[in-house]
Amino acid sequence: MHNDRRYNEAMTQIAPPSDASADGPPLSHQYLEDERGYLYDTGFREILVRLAKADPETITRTEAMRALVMAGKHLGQLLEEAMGDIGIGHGQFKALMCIKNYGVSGTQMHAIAGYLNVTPRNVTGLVDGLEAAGLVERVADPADRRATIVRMTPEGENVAQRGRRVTDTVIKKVLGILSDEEKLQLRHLSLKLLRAIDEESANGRKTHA
Amino acid sequence: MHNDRRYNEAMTQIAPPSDASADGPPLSHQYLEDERGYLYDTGFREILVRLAKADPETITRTEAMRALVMAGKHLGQLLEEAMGDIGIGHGQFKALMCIKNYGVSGTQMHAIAGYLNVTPRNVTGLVDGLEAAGLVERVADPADRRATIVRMTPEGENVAQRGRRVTDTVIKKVLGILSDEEKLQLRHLSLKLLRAIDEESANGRKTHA
DNA sequence: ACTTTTTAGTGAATCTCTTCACAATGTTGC
DNA sequence: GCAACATTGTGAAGAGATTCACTAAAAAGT
Repeated sequence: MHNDRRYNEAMTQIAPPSDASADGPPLSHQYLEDERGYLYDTGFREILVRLAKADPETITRTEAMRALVMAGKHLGQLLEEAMGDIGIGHGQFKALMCIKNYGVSGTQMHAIAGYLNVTPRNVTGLVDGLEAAGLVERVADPADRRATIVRMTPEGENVAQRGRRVTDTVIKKVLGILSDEEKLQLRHLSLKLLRAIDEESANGRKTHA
Repeated sequence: MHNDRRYNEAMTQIAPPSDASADGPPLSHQYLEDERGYLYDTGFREILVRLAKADPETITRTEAMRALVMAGKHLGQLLEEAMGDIGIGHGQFKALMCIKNYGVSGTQMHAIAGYLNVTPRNVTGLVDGLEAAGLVERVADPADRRATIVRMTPEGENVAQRGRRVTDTVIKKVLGILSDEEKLQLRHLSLKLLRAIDEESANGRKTHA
């Protein structure tokens, strides 16, 4: 099969059978193109093929998964790092943008948790930080005495805008290497997956309980 | 279908009412298709368009970024959760597979850190856990008295195999909704981005120091 | 050979986010 | 009206990863 060819190409390129017979070669993350021009990670394929003895289909989906998770992680780190100048974390920035959406009337904490897909407890911490920095304020909800309304302050507006600028700079620099069509594809595929993950996750929780 | 109206509005008229402090609608994560059939997130676009008053290009790249990061995060959580049955974390599993690659002679800790793209300190913790569970063992490196060699135990082999099975089950279920071509595209785009991120990250660190 | 610099691993502290437990309040069903 | 249940927010504890500081040892420079 042609898949074997791709595999063998990879193997011959990265695995000079120099040292240690049963032991694998040092792992690295070199990105090569397969015969169709798609990038793949040599080190990860090494593991999949030689250790896991994965079949081509498993290889493809595992590599796709791995690439996605890695890219997401690194991009997240980059964004976090970029927020360093502003003085709040990326999570707090996202919360801030979410709160900003609700304008002067603010919103309840759990709405933020729902939108950000984080636990309510996390929002407590996020808002703690934002409030301490004077970017948002907590007010009692007159309609529900359990609830707390969170609302932006003018200083919060200010920081939100600065946050947008720095994140946009980073995103522009990184995502700029993709064509418009590629960006749309990436968004599409990621969301398609996200939808499937959420369903799978919900099912798993349902069968578990 | 005709929820495209909202999208078109967004793209053509960038700033509808000029005050961002007006209250927005509740945010949710509904996934609709644009006129080209690409999924997008209604709640996130709402924020981009109404609050950030982003232009179409900014919208596209920010949405792509956001979708990627979210998908990566959720997929990571799913994998983490799946490892629950095995008794080790997903990070530990990855370390285990990495260690497995080096066979009977094992490898130094920092090699694991390099491959996993985590800090050396993190590997210490990972290996602590794996060692406590009897899946790997630390031995002194005869060639370098600073270094520690980590090597799999038979029990580690066992757990690694079980780990592969459960992760593969999850990945298969989730990634299975994508066609083969889509998986390759996703891998390609993610890796392309990853490469750019690493460069960007390296540059930032260089100019910072 | 001796000083300087780099590298390997880890303790301590920190950060983000999670789960669990809980009190206060709202909602539902009888 | 009231008991049972669900929801809102938070304290406490913890998992995973990070940075910083430090020791021991190797490499490099002189």
